[in-house]
Amino acid sequence: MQQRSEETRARILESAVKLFSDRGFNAASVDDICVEAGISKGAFYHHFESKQALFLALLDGWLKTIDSAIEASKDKTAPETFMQMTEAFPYIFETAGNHLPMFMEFWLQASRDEKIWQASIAPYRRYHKYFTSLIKKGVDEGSFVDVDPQIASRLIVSTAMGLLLQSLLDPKGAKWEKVARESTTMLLNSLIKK
Amino acid sequence: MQQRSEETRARILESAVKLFSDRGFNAASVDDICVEAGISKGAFYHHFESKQALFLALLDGWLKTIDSAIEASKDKTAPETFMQMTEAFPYIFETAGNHLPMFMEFWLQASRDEKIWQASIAPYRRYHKYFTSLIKKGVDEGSFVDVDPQIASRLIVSTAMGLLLQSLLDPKGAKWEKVARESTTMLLNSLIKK
DNA sequence: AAAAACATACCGACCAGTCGGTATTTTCGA
DNA sequence: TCGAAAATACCGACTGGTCGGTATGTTTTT
Repeated sequence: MQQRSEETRARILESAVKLFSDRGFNAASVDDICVEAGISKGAFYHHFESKQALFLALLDGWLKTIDSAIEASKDKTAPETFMQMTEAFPYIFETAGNHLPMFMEFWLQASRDEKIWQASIAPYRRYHKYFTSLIKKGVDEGSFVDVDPQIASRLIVSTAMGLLLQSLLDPKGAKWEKVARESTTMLLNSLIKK
Repeated sequence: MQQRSEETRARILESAVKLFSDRGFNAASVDDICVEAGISKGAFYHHFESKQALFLALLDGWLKTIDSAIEASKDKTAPETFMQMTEAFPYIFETAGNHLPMFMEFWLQASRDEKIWQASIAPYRRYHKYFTSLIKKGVDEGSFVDVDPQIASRLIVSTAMGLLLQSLLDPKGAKWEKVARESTTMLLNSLIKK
């Protein structure tokens, strides 16, 4: 059976998330990850070609959760989807909040590492397209005012990312969950046709 | 005279910006910086206590330029200031664009490194206060609609940061300068009282 | 017995920071 | 104003340690 093998792999992934989040990609050594996972270096390199490959595996898993979230909100209307996203904010700020530094690492690595960039840019563009079409649908349905969907999409994604960034720098500087919710409301108010 | 000394220091700073931007804080070694600056390691450690100290010096310089920019727009009205910021976007995306990865590094380091966090959090909060008061002024003057200045401030800063982040990941994915300008316009339109 | 999973010792590269010494600039007394 | 001492700026070899990755051997599963 490969049960033990899968468990080991899962433990490596889990430990990597924890250590990358806490210390960053560079500062978290392979040895650290092995100790945290309670396995040997041999086991690590049996499961992953390199440290970067582990990174990519993590990225892959993350992108898949986003995909399934999008899939889940497939046949709702545009305003409905946005509302749903607003309601998801507490969850995002609680859980993803701890992993934020790691996502930042992803971002940085992607901007400098060709392979990682290749792996992330396609999903990123796909999400942008999805968002854009969502807004376009809203405009066509008449529930949104007449905005450029491309621009509005960037604007909304920017807001989400910027809020997360700010919350990363100054977690206790504001009630971020509340700020996020009200910001979304403000944005929606300027989008929704009265 | 300390002319030579100052020149050396300036060259170190300059080289550090270049290398930190290109490769990141960790990947850019002190040796690399010394070679780039055309000086020896001894000279480096004569001018800076540590690599981190150099990082802080860079941060300091950056914050000072922001301060002077704020100072310059002291006695303008709120909408005027925002318009001015919009006009500054091309410049920001052109020049700061190359240094963006480094600013990300600042951010990440700040979230993990107590000293760097201490150095950045005060200015960050100061800027937030400035922004908030600027919006409050606009509301009181009657040129802005009645929004929570705190929230609006976070929202605007988020947008700027998020756009920069997106442009970092996918520089050729959009005409970012245009997106930035139109996003600002959209935000302003929802802020300005008609 | 064969193959997959895991362990351990080890390697070479790299890196932040040090240290003893040298070159250049500044200070100051004669 | 000149020259020597003091201070500052700079040099580059070296150190102690870390890290990603490998080689080789052992255990566990099939």
